Amino acid sequence: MGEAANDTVRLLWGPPAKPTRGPKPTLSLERIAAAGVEVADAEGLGAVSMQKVAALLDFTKMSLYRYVPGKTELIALMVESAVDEPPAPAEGAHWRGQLTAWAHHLAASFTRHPWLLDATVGPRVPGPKELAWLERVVAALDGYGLTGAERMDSAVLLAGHVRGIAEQARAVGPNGSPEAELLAALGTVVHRHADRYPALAAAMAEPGGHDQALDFGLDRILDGLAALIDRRTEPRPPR
Amino acid sequence: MGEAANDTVRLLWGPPAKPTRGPKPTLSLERIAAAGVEVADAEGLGAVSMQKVAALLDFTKMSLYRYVPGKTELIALMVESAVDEPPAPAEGAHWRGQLTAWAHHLAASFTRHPWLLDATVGPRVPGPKELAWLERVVAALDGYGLTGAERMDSAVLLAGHVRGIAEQARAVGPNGSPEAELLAALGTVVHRHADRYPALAAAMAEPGGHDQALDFGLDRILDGLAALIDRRTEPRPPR
DNA sequence: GAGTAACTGTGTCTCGCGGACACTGTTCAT
DNA sequence: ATGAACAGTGTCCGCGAGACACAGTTACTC
Repeated sequence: MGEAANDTVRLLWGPPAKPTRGPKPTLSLERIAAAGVEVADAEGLGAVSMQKVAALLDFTKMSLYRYVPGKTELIALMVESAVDEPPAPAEGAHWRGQLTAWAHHLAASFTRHPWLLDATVGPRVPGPKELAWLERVVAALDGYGLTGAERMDSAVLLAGHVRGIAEQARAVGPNGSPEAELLAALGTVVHRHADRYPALAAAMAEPGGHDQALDFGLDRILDGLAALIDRRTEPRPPR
Repeated sequence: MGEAANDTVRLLWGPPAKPTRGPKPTLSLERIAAAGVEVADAEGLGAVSMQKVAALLDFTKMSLYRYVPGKTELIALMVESAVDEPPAPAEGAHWRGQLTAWAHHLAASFTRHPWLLDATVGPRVPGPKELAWLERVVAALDGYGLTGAERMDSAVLLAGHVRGIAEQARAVGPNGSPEAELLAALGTVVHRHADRYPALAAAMAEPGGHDQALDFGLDRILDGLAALIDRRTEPRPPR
């Protein structure tokens, strides 16, 4: 594992490793990552295998190992390739507007590539673009009296929320999808056990869709952050 | 998949399916799930295979299929077995205190069984205990003027936050663990590219540990919810 | 210009995985 | 007593990641 971490870091961050002798490589990390993304977009992350990715490029499975140490690193490259560039800082914009745009863009990324949710669980090394998303939150919160730890924690808070919403959106899925059936099963279960889950049954029985889940949580979080910032920037003397 | 959903629902919720003829089953869903949890606790979710679980019970792999339709269902049972009962409603306690306790208990669950993070990604059918966690949040927020959708969204918000923190905690890991090495690699990377991630580098350079990440985010969320509840329970006439 | 070291892509092999299926042995209802 | 329903086993298949040895290709060095 210790070596694997270094391998991943070198692949995502390192110098492109310029060799001179031998035949020119026909493939490239970019093409391989793109092929992996194509498979994952079409059939999900579970369908991504060395064989399938190689076949899509008209190559043998083993040739991929000339470029990528293993599947873990391939997926890391796929993530880095699929994730968008974070939205531009928007000079002069208020922190709240910046973070709102940030969250919406991130949510759109997850919608475009639902498998990102599967690929970004567990400890791993982030790529440059992924880290840039974190940077944007911390930068947007600079200068309001928050400590470094608090700014980082805010980023985790926001990212966790967007992630949760994306997961929920995936569970609902488009109408007629296999995911929609799971949701229907859940509704049936709750309704049948309404005595054990009275609050849940009541909440689900109310009309009105919850398509606003992203903005709802976002507004709560930002309200909470605003309250903290107010306290920090207008330090009333402790009574 | 449509049938698979029904299978899972029957296993998690359904009647225990009482047959009468034939030999008594030696195993039980509970024992199988417990064995799976044991493997996952020790070696992670990736190490859970039919073979390993069966071997731990001194049985053949195929005998498990007499009890469980497939690995998906096994993992669903493991989740339901590993997750704690949500904390008791605490009669008369304020919603804020209830939700705080809720979040802390949930975080403790993730700490005890880190593989729960891996097992609870993607669309799936929740078990009774898992659903009870959701019920507690919605119930705690009953009667403050929030709509059903808002109460549900609040639950997703809270769960997402706890999840994010648990994931972060796992990425840090205990000292000397393989995960800690990943974190060290991240620190090195940020420091080396401080020009591209100035805010991040500055935030990480500040002293003070961020062990308070769970409570920090929790306080922000609850502050935000409190503000909304205030607005709803003291409805100032619209100007 | 010849030799050789470095490199690319391939074919073959192993091991572990999930799961299908046929089979033996056991138990209970009739 | 008999036969249906059920429990556990053994064997088989396809697919997955990856190790390894190999042949073909290229560029540096003498």
